Amino acid sequence: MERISVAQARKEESIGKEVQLQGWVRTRRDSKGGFSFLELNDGTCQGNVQILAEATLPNYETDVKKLGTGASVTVTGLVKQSPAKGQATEVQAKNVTVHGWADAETYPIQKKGATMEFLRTVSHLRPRTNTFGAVARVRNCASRSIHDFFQERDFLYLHTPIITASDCEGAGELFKVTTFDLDKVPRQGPQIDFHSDFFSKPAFLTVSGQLQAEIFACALGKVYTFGPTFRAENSNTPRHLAEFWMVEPEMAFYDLNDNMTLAEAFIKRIIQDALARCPDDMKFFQERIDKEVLSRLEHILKSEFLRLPYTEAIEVLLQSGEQFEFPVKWGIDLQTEHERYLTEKKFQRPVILFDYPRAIKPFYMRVNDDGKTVRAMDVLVPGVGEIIGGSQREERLDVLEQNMKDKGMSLEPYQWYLDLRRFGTVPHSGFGLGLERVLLFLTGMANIRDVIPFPRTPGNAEF
RNA sequence: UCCCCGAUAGCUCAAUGGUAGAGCGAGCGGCUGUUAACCGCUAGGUUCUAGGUUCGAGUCCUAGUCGGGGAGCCA
Repeated sequence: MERISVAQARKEESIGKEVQLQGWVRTRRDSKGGFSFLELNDGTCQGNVQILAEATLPNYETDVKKLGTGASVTVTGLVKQSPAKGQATEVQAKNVTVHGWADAETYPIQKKGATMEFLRTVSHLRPRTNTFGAVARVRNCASRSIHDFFQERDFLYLHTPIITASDCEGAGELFKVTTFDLDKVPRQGPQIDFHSDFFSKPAFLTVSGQLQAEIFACALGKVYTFGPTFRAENSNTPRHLAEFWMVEPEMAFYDLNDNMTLAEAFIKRIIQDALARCPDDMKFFQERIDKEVLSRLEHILKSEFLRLPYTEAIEVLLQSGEQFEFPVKWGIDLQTEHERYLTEKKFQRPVILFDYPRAIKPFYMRVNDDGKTVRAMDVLVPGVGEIIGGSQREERLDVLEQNMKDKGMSLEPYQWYLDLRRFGTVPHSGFGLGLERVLLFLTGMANIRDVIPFPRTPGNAEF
């Protein structure tokens, strides 16, 4: 007796095999002809396998006829060609063993559709739905693509720390990490006495592994990080999480153009793999979540990403004839409405904006010869907006130090970072990509809270 | 954090300031190689919380909580 998955049982090559299947019942349909149909799902694929359970089963009346949505079972039987439409195969049950019942009066996941908002309140049960099963599989697929893409290009997978002591990396508000009893925080005068805290200094959850990735890129060439990232911003939008997963490649001897080429190939690879490896899930998203998702992804695959300098983007916006809520002027940070116009209306394909004004970008970005702009890039995609932010890093010690001083930073905590420029400095580049942002455009899901198993947002850390 | 909208049965939603309803789901019965099955019946409610106005509040007012849309911050 072979134990197989629902995914295998649905394939025609399984016909004729005696098998064992284990999973959860999605629905039961009874026939007065003396049998019932069970739809069994085990999470291995979008589809269910239809189980034919006849009244001759010894526990037909006592068990089978009481099975409902959510019950867990082991079924043994013969895989046959299905005589009816809707599936290639079905399993004629020889034995049905019930492991756990799911009381239909109280089990929240019933056959009828529920809203995403409701399912979010039952995050421990929502993976049992079609939608969240598909999201979980596509998320897994994207994670695998990320590793495959970089590993095939000889990048080194680098584990950067979750806890960090540098408090001004310039990427948003940080969560504090402490072992202090918050009712009795030690003080020296008005100041908190961090010497007695666990790390002897203020510590935080990381907002980026970039600076540490630079250390390894400047020794081993090409590296990438892929891990959780934390932002304590009070952001209440469908595109922000307090805890999310970020991919950050960092490459020695890459200039900004190399960086852009890599970013474009990277995004296209993730899309290709999702379409190739999760065709049923992608079809489900197309039919039930977002009618445009497949055509949008195929369009991105076919398109060459437009590379547009910030200064030219400003010109395009000024000459667009559009009425923007926020007036356009060289030097401003582009607003969502401006980005949407460029990528969705004007060019209708992904746009890589680069060479941003120096004043609106962080200290570590490489200053251009004009002295006014830096080698920053943002990748904008239609529908989702910014999914990648990156730059060529400033490798010249004197320019970097001046940058930091101009931004009012203290150089002392960054001596290790400056050492990378003091000793054997190299031009290098990198970017950050938010996994959940990618999943938004990959699946067509509308809210980022529904593409991560357990979302953490302001006021919510349930489960 | 700011602006706008919402919260009523397990779920999705109705209900001029005057007796809280429907569809779906669930239970029971019927029918059928069924497949978002179909037909009939039944049960199901502290109308988000706390105050207030009123003879009377699901409905009006105030505050709060949670959710949605938009904006900012960004990935």
